[in-house]
Amino acid sequence: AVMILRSRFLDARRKRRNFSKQATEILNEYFYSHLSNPYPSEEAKEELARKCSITVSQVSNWFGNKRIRYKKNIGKAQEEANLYAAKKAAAGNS
Amino acid sequence: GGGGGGGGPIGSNGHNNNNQSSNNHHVSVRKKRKPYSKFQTLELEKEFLFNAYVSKQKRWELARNLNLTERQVKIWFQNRRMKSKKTSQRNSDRNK
DNA sequence: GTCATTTATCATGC
DNA sequence: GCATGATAAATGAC
Repeated sequence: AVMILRSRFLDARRKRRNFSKQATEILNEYFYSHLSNPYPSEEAKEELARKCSITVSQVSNWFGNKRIRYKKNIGKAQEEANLYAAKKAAAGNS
Repeated sequence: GGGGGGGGPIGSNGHNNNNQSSNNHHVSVRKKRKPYSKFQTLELEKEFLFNAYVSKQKRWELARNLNLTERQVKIWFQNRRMKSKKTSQRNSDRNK
């Protein structure tokens, strides 16, 4: 009985919390560095999860949302977010 | 092992050469996901308590009683089993 | 059948 | 008021 009630309330685990700015930075760097194939392997997901201090499922959710929302924004301010690519280019140069 | 995606994967930066607009054969008339009603979900959940796997006969009855296709019922149970697995994994990880 | 995924919708954060 | 993370339908690979 308690379990049922609890499960219905735990379904409100949609109570989300934003990721840290650092975590978002790491995820975005990976995403824009692999725009031609933004599908991290299971291994890559685990490493990202570890670096960002989040779960693998959360990494999968983030990439799922990122991919479709990026696709919906092509031609808009999303191009501006390609500064991550420029940032990476600047990092590998001196 | 799992497979690829369902619709249009992101390949090279947003350039899709789909013959879709110029080809009217049977282009994928994919989806528009619509949430099920409370009643539909409740009945499906009720059946899931008895069986995580539904027989063909039961699937036909559910589809008929809930105004869903048999395919929708089949998919619902598949997704529900995945959800169940994910939930149990969470409870398993909760010991630290 | 499983399972990563796409897509729309939900619920919250700010 | 949208941005964002998580979930609910729907597809496809294997």
